[in-house]
Amino acid sequence: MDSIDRKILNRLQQNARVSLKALAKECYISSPTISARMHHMEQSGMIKNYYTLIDYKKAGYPIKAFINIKVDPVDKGEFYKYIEAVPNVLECNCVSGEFSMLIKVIFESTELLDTFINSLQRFGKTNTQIVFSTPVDVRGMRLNE
Amino acid sequence: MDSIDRKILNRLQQNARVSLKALAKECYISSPTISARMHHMEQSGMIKNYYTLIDYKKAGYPIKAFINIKVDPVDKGEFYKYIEAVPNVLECNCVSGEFSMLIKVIFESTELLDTFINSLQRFGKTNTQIVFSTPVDVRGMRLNE
DNA sequence: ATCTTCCGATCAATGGAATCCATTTTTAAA
DNA sequence: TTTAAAAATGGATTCCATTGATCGGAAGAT
Repeated sequence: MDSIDRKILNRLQQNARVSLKALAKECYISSPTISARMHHMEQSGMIKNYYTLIDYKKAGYPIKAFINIKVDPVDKGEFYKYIEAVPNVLECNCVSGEFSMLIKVIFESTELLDTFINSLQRFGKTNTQIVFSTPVDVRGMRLNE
Repeated sequence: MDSIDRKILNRLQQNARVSLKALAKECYISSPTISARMHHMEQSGMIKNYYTLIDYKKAGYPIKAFINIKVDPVDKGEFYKYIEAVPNVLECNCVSGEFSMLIKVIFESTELLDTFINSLQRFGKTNTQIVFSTPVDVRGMRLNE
């Protein structure tokens, strides 16, 4: 992880489909070197994924919410297995505080969200925050080069 | 938005750097058509961004947290302007419930997180949830083709 | 200090992929 | 059914990524 790697990562966070040639020009090194460095970072796990952010509202999923849920530590294994298999779950974190889990979900309607929340009750008490707007949408963080 | 567009979006959500040729083969249409469809979806805003998910822990930002904050509606404009300019903010949503905002952040240390939370106090009361682990990391949702 | 080895970079060439454009097909509307 | 508009195709061209050979520099051993 040197300055050039950070520069590559910054560019890729802005646009994952940028060409090797463009990266090469911006970093003042050859494109085979860019390719090799990217492979290294993929192998090492520094680069987790190249992912496309789509407009879920336009795609028919206008309801976004964060669900807090208090899961008994004993049930965590089962809970993880369940939550991982639900396609509507965009992210799930184990967090500190009164509720142990924070889940980000999208749904076609509030009714379907409600149904999902009901199905979660078997794991523990929930508290749901519906998203009204997103002033800062999913983005990366610029690393110091 | 037809079946082919959804197929393209599903593939791009899995891997944003997939080639036009590979997409063409999987969708049984020519690569110029794939290119045209992608441009349409970029123009229409259906595709928001191609973005690279990196391992922030490995990159020196091991502290991830969700900050709830109760912002007075009057101060929202100012708050949005501020929060948008903080690089450590990976996402910010306006939500229902006792706290009006939910902010996802990463930091180098708990001390720096603390400093940031202190700087937020001028906007309102906060409640922070530190992330212990992430059973489901940022991902897309498969659309029905 | 010198030699050796290894890692990483570059260059040039080749193979492959993306774009462009003319043509054809399909779709939707009159 | 006819026509206009939109979208898909195929082939040609241009552009890009990958490969393999070579060079240079840094680290370690003698």
